[in-house]
Amino acid sequence: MQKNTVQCQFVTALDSIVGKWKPIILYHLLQGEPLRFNELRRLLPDITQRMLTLHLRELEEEEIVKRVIYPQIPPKVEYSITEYGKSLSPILESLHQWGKAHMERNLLKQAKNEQKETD
Amino acid sequence: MQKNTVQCQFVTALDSIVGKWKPIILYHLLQGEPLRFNELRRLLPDITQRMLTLHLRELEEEEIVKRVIYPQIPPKVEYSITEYGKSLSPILESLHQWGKAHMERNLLKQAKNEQKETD
DNA sequence: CAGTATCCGTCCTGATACTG
DNA sequence: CAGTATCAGGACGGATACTG
Repeated sequence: MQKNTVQCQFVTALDSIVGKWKPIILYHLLQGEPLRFNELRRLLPDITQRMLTLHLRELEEEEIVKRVIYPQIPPKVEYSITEYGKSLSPILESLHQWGKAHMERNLLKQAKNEQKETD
Repeated sequence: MQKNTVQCQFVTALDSIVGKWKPIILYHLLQGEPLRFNELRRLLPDITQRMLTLHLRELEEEEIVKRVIYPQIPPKVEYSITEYGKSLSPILESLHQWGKAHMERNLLKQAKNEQKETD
């Protein structure tokens, strides 16, 4: 196998997952319930409307999330994870677990350093 | 658990993995053999010296990669994965697998589209 | 409610040149 | 061999204002 191919596989996968907000968007959608635009916004308090829109469009493009528009006034749009998107679940789960452990590790290290300083 | 905490866990994990080249660097180092700077460069034909250095430094900072300097002329530096870094292996492996499948999927879709155009 | 449009800053990356 | 220094370009994210 070529190195470039290997690289592409990673890049391809990462492109689908990264972006400052994608993992958390996916995390919430992977809970199972479809979510409306503003529900997602509430779940991600710091995201801007623009970023939420952009990331959702990208995820939709890749068929990882499904966008359903209910033609009514006021408008209602629901986002949900696709079957295909669910295949990302193990990765997100690994990331989540690893990130958790990594954070705790870092906190411990920090604590040690601060202790040293007071010694 | 707070949403921010969840987000941080993802961000923390992603920070360690992303960067255009980190996954492939880690992929090669996870093969087990320590690699010298220029060996890595050969394995990643398109990376610039600068980027390789920067990413290696970040990985070293996070104790994912170990850097060993042999004080000799000409200089020799070897990079290897740490025990801690090995804990990233499942994530990288999932990413790799998923990316592979995702690429094949995309290629299939493209093929279909091109067929449509010639119809 | 669920978006667009516009503008702007910064961070990341790359190219190139130089060095112990 | 294994880097560092410097500069430049572009993608990315964010703030704000507007809309069907």
